[in-house]
Amino acid sequence: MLDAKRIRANPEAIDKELSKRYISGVLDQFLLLDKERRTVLGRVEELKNFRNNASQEIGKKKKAGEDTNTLMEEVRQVGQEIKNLDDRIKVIESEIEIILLNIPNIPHESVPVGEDENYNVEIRYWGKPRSFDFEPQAHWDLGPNLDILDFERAAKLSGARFTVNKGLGARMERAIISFFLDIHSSEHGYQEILPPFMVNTECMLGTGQLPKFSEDMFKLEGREMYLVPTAEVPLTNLHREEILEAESLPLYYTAYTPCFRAEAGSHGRDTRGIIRLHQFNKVELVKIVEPQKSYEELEKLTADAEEVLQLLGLPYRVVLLSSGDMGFSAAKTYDIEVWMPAYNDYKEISSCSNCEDFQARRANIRYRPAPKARLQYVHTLNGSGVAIGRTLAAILENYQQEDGSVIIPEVLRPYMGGLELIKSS
RNA sequence: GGAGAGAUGGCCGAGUUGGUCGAAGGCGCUCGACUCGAAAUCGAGUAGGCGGCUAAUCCCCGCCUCGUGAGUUCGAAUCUCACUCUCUCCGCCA
Repeated sequence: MLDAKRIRANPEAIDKELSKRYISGVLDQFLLLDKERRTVLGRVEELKNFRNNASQEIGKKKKAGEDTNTLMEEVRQVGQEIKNLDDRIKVIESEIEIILLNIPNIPHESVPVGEDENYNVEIRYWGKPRSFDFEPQAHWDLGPNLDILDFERAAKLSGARFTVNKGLGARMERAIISFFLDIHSSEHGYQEILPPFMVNTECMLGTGQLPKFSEDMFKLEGREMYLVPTAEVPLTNLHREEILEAESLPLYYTAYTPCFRAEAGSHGRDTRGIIRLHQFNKVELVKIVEPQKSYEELEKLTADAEEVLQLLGLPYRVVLLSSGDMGFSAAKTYDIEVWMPAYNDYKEISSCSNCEDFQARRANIRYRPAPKARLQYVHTLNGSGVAIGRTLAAILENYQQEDGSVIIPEVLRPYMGGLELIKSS
């Protein structure tokens, strides 16, 4: 959410910033309502001031045994007018809130301006895609052939866009989760959290999934609860409506959760394999930091996510997203894309964003910079560290051998009982 | 699911015959005194939001907020209703 005062003070500048996200004219209605709100507010506050003084006067007069009927009648009438004006203000404020909740974050100055992914900027590459001296298989062939992924039975259970991991497929998924959590908690200083997988509406508003993107999520029947689309939601909302001590910052959290997404509007995309599912596993990283440090922290967070891919020996590249390709809440986003032989291309496996105070404002997460100083909104960051299913797919494809077996990356072997190879039985 | 208790400032905790209560007291924190320094002690200060004024996120003025939302009243932390959450006991369950 943007700061209403900032919009009021400089609407042209904000409008220009929003044009980088190809949005225009959303401020006009806000400015109109904002002006009316302040006018009505001024009047009603005057009346309330009168009422407060008069009520006190009545108290005194009654104590002194004087007649108060005239004054009471007068205040009663003022009370009716106050009520009318208060009702109007309430309506205006809810309209203003709807407008503000639907405006995306403003891109950071370092973000390339452009309408889609074609304007993204490649930042760096790590590792070399392997050259195969045989025709590599896609993971959606490798998995079933090795009997570690079962799409047909998953369809029987739940329909399209689900998978069943079996045997070493299940074991490796669990191994990757443990490995990532261990690295981030032991090496990178994140506190491990196991949050609820269902959250309320306030959380979804706080991180920006609602009100705009309700069709992307799974909502529980008859309840104001949602299945988490990412652990970013529970982790960032841990401190919703809180005032944090400056000394407690920065806060680093990591969590494994399944992620549930309706994938509305992505029919026909990535229909094969485990790239795009309604339910997938992910280890997430979230940081809550002081504003002046957030961009430094974004670089570190991205590096933390990159490191797990380096340890797995998976080639990747880092891409800076353009203004039009960024998510709703982000001010700046790096995507990490892992090399996938079946696509002969890099495929997103992590998205690391600085949301600045956009989410903090919605979720009301503040801190006191110094004793006696005014409260300020914190900055929040999040990034996948990284997506588990896509990591499994990348391992299968990058570590496959000509006979269809798959070498287990060395760092995962301790998590898999020392096993070195997955081969069909 | 049944019965009962409760929700107040960063924290703990008074206040429920409605009226100078945004709110005693304590802790914590900040500043000062004492001290070589520290502890202890003493003194002062210390909620948030909105609006006006303003160069200002300094002052100053006003309005709102005692779980949330309605209501009664000239006036509500205090009374009424609904809801949410927490705790205790019973039942059920992993």
